[in-house]
Amino acid sequence: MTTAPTVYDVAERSGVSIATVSRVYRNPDSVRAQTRERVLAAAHELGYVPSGNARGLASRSTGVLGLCFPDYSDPDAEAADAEDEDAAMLYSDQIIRGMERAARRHGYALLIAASLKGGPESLVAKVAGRVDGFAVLARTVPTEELEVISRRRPVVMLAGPREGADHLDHLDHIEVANADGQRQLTEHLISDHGLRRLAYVGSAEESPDVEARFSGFRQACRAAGVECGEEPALRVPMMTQAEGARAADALCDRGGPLPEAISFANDQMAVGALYALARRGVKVPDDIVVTGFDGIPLSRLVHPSLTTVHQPTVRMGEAAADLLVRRLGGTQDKDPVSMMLPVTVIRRASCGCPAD
Amino acid sequence: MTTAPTVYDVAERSGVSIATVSRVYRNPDSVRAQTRERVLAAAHELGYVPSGNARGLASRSTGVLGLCFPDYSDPDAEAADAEDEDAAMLYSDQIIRGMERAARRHGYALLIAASLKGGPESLVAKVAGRVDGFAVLARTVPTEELEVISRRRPVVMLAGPREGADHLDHLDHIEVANADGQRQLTEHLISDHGLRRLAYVGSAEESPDVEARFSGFRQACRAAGVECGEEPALRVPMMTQAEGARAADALCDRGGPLPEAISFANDQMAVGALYALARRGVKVPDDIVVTGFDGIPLSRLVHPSLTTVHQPTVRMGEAAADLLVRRLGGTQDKDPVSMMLPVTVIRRASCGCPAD
DNA sequence: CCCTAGCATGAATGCGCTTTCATCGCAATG
DNA sequence: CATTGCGATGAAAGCGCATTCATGCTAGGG
Repeated sequence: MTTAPTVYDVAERSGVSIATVSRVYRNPDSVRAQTRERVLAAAHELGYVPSGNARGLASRSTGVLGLCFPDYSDPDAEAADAEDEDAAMLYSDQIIRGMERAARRHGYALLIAASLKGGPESLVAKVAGRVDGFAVLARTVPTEELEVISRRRPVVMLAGPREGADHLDHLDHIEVANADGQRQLTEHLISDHGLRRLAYVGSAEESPDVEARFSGFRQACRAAGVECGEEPALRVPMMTQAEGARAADALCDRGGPLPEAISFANDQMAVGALYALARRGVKVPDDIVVTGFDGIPLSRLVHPSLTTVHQPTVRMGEAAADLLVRRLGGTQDKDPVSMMLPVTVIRRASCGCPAD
Repeated sequence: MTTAPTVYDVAERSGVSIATVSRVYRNPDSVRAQTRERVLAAAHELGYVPSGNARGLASRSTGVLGLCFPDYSDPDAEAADAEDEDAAMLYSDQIIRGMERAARRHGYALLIAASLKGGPESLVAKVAGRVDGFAVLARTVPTEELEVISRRRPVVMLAGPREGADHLDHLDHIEVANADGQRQLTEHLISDHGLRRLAYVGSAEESPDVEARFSGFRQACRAAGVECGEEPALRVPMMTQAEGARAADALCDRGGPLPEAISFANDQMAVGALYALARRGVKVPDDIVVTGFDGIPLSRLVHPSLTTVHQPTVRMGEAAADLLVRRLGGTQDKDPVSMMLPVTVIRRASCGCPAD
């Protein structure tokens, strides 16, 4: 590869100054057509590609947005849960897709990077230094670190609530209406299907999403005067199909009357439960109603099709890019924005609604 | 955002030279612990983030790999086929995932960019200038342009054959064994299921993949003495579910004996066909066999489950990153590499094999 | 025919960092 | 006690480009 040609080489070869070469790329109209041709020809012969770094340095902007997300690959789960991992990645894939699309519309490229588990080397530093602004999935990077960075360039947090009781963080946030969605879904079960013995299955590991959803569940219950504990009926260690199946079995074997409905904190678990219930001859939705959350493609394909709440994942990515671009455009140093993206309850067969 | 702090600011605040500040980040051990602490403290107070641009400029390397792909989003299909696009979990998403993962393992981040339809502005120039090397999906960028760039930095082409009859391009290539896979699948239909009236559905728009697959189809037919034209039985404008359904209908309505099997150039279309056939009461695989190509997740979930050829999409991305990294490491200026990734025939219910 | 706009181009500076190379102490050595 | 040698730091020179400012030139206007 010897050494790459630079503006100087192109300038020399075409008999102009480097300023003119630069202008040919940045502002073609300001150069006489004939000169321009000469320069472009020389550039082509040399295989000249403008250095993005130099460009960025000189103009202090990169035309790139960033996206950081957690390292989902669990070395333990390697073989075991490849499928689950798949689902987890789906989430980030969709955000990537949405963000890429929106970024592109605004003329930006997208730099993506997942945190490297065990790599103490700051992922963020790497990305942050190369982009005009970036988005981070919640719990990828310590909020404090983000705050430091956000003092100098826009940072938006995805799917994470604003943090800190005393000291709210100053980041922009984009969330989905977890509580609201679960509340609506639960209201539907209560008022439209007349159910009153509802069980919620959440996760043991801390997750703001799950907590928000559960709180929506409780709101609906309380509003309708339906009994409902302070805590989910069950908390599972991981939100996988396998755990969902186990949870369904556990609830059935628990003794006492079966719940009329089980609401899971995500679709994965609900699907697992569907399988488990089918295995033991419990009919859904006749004997028991099952609901999920997320609206993954699989939810539509299982039998019975799963009633769930659809998350606008792709739109989250888009919203992130749009927000960043807006921040970059307006010099105004406005207050942090907190966007709550609406979700959609999808009524399908597993709650007793006619399949779509 | 005022103006971002630089090494100079940090140096001044911590009472050292900028060289030392730089060393603290690049080579911490070469700085006395006490000094290092001072510098880091100052950096933190200032919210200092090293500029990737300046870094890249000075060290002439970015630590970033690039990936360019075509603009898939069909403005027309916007509403109509949103689901198609979604369920498909697009090809490029998987490549992105694979490439990101491999890049990360090697310590690189990934810059992704789709070509902007109508944007004459060279996508490649934008990406190429910011990365150490990059991969391009076939037919995203004119090969000639790539060749110019590849003179100065590694470029690998994904899913595209080496081009040029007289003048083979000098790029590295990573392909999948399209012909081979379709041939195997077709042989299976012929010898194991005894089918002899086979129809192939390809695409009207030019695609080396589709052509390669069709040629594999023909090879198998000819080898078995099965009749098979020079051209696919049908070519559709776009390889979507909707078009697949339409194709199935067309073949059924065509008059004459129904084919015994329809092989589609991708899963999307095959799935669409499955729906269309079910609607009109044609039983798969009893009345007619259907096969796809790609092995998208959906193929396993439809009913009947779809016999198809699985493409190692994720691995393509990984291979691309690995290859680029190897190129960047070795100073050797070896000949272009051409990798052919193996595919796997997945026999499922839609060809009459027992469902898995 | 001279003067002035206005346009195309060149000279020069700086963007923020990495990287020799030189320097300065200071401990180990003769 | 003078010398070496080495580890820690500073000084300075770019890296490749964008950009302002200055300059030369040509075409009108007086």
